[in-house]
Amino acid sequence: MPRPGKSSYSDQKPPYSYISLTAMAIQHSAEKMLPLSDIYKFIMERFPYYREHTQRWQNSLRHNLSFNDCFIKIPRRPDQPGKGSFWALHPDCGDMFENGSFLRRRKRFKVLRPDQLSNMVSSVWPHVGVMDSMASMPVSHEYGPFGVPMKALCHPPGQTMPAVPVPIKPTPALPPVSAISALTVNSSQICPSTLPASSSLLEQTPPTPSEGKSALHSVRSALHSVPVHS
DNA sequence: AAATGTTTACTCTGTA
DNA sequence: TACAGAGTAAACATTT
Repeated sequence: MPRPGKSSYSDQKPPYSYISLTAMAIQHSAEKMLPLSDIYKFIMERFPYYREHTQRWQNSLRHNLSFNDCFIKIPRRPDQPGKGSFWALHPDCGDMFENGSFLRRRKRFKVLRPDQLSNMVSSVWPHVGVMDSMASMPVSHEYGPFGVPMKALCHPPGQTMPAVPVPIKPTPALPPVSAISALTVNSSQICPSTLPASSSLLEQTPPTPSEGKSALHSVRSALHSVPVHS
């Protein structure tokens, strides 16, 4: 029997659903899309809780990627060898966590037919649908993998994701609790090409809906003056 | 073979 | 109380 009230810091399950953890990882990446293995890596680096029972939670996470329409799968180009596809966020995923709780989403997405999804992806990421003819795509910092414009991969202001904790090195001695609860929102990570320098916005992990709401408000305030991308 | 992706089924919990 | 979302397990298919 586990002793009540006697849990180490790594025993504590983070107050995030798999959806928000995955969205956090994708949002934190430079190209706003990640292969499955990198999503695993992101989560394990930041949340020691997920360094154990990997088969269990990774199965759940894969289930979430396939099952939830807020994630879209972007295939690798033939000249980008590797296993699996890249995963990105549905462009409408912005205010999923509007209610301030990262454990429960506010709404589901419209279910799209395959042709609708294809149209949506090619309208948001114009180059994805024509990958076969992208061999001569000019190399530019304006573009992410597959020539997907970085601008298109950025979320408009007001569309916020959970703050991203700093990575925690897997050292034998566990870091203090403050190391993981001190969250920093780096707005340039949300949209590196256009947003201003990072600012530390959150002091604590939002463990409750009301605190989460407050944190979201802070993020929104900071992003308020950022120009809208078209 | 292992990693990745899909689907189904079930339980639990929060919300309207 | 019904419903929707989240978590988990498991079986199976596909890809590298």
